[in-house]
Amino acid sequence: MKATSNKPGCDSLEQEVFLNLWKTYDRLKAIEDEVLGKVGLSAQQYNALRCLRWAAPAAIATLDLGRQLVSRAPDITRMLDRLELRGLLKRERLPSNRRVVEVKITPAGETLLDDIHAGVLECHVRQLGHLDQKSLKQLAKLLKAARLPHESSQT
Amino acid sequence: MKATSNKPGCDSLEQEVFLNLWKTYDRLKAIEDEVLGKVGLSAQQYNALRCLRWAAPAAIATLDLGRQLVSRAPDITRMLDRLELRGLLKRERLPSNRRVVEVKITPAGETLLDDIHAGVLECHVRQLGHLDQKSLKQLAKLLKAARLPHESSQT
DNA sequence: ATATTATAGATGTTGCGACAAGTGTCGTCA
DNA sequence: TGACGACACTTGTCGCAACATCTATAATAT
Repeated sequence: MKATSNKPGCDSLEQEVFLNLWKTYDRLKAIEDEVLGKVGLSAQQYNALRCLRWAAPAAIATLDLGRQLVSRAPDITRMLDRLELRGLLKRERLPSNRRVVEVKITPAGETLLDDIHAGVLECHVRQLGHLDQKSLKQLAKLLKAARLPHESSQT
Repeated sequence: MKATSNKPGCDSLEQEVFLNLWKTYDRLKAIEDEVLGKVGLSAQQYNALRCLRWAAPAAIATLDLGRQLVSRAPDITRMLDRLELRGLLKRERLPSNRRVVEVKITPAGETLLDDIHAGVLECHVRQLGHLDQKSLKQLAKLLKAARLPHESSQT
């Protein structure tokens, strides 16, 4: 219950940092959404396709993929449904263990990623290109430190 | 197109920072959602109620409130509908300009904020309390710098 | 004075995300 | 070998958010 000069409307330094985190994420996300929106992908969907591409030519079990995503995905089944419907990935039940469904990116999915790759890179520069390398590295470091106690498997 | 030792799966330092921002926001948001979920509020709704409370006893026009929120709110009408339905705020059309609807928090809304105030503060400490003051301040500074070019009115 | 444009917000529709409950499959142990 | 629990999704349902469109009101131009 310290009352040390916080920003107006903020009750603590921690709260101020969280609100800044939220706001900055929101603004930067809007820029990425604009780019991905052109091809009808959400950030989460793009993220999933990227995970699949890294893994290719191997396939990934559905729940493993969910664990690799940046954001938690309790409804990953339906997200994969939509991507499969568009032919960007394919799913197959493992014969050896029919409970598991393995997911793999298709050539069409890879093509889509190729198509927007340059745009996404350019978008990240628009988002954060105004910060120098040192600031970027420090920001990444602090962000990792901030979430460190809150994840089971540290990145 | 620099190829300077980026994290595996990242194409640029800027991308790595953005993914860290996303992931950290996601983890920390989950903690806040848990607290606010107990009283059936979303972070955005809580944020709106707080804005209204700062402004009280004055009322705020709907769109002005939208501009004050941390996250953009294109569908603010319906968010206010839900809060009004719960009796947490009230709306009134200005007689002087019948286009404008002014929003004000109700005593019930203030009571609800009071009820969860301690829990929210404690939640922010759980989120970020493991960082020292210096790190917190630097993180806030870097986050502000990151979004600076992306907002019309700087905070 | 009337027509035009801008403003403020309400509404229709759509689709995604979250939680809960259900289904099929596998391992295990009596 | 047959019952039970664990696992890996899948499906039902609901609420919220985003986009476009529509209505009412006000300001401005003609």
